[in-house]
Amino acid sequence: MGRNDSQKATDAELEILNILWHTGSSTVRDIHDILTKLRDIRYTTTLKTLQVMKGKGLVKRNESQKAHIYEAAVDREETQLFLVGDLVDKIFNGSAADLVAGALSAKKASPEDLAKIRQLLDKAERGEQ
Amino acid sequence: MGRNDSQKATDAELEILNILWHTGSSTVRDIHDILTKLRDIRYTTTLKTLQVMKGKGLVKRNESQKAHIYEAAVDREETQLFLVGDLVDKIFNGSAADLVAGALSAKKASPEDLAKIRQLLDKAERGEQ
DNA sequence: ATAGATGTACGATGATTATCGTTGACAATG
DNA sequence: CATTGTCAACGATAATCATCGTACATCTAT
Repeated sequence: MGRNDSQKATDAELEILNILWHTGSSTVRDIHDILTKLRDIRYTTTLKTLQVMKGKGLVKRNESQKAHIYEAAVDREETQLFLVGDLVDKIFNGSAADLVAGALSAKKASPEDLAKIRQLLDKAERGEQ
Repeated sequence: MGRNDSQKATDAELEILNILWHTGSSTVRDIHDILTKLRDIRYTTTLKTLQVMKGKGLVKRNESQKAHIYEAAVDREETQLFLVGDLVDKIFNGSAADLVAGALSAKKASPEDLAKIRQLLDKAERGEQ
């Protein structure tokens, strides 16, 4: 238990997970309507991806209606944690600080972001988590 | 110019880039000896990966000796930047702060790490970069 | 009840990845 | 000089991904 299979999520799958984390649950049509605004993609591609995700345990689905309703089956924070840890190991030689440095320059952090980060730091230094 | 093809680096390629960023330059044998300690892999796999990387412009090679010598052709910081930015966009909805939070909890940051991050923050707030 | 819209299921495809084995060049060593 | 080892080149392969089209069911208006 405790194990989260989000590690297996591909880019296309993460994109859909993001949508589901945001909406709570959606039909394929709903998801597809969002995706179709971002790029050119067929309905069956969205459907197929969801079906594959179901097979991997990344989503749950309610089939009581004709149009099935999907929702994320993996936790957002856990997934983020896994991916960040993976990235840190992969190219930051395990240094969280180096990654933060990268984050700050890669994405022009806003003053709000900076304040938020400062709070996190304070917490971390107090040993909380 | 400016453009860095590191975006195309796969996991196996990143692993090798890490080695090259660390050693400066190496023969296939050198790289393979390191990889082989981490997992079971044939020499020709390492060689082939390097050759593919050469094709992508990820590495340069000196062929003046029988055993070719490889070195990274992409900048480490640029690559890190690209990958962090990509991850932030992918699952942190563009919020650098959220990623930092993830980094801090994913990788128990050390006091040194925290101090380093605080410095980065100060710099960022002063608008430097 | 029939045509059109909407849905799921599923196979097929091309691209990419990681991996390995074979081949042939060349060097080193007995 | 013949054998053995080291190396680059390259083709083949299996796995994975993203994508799409076809087939078929079901619902909905005319």
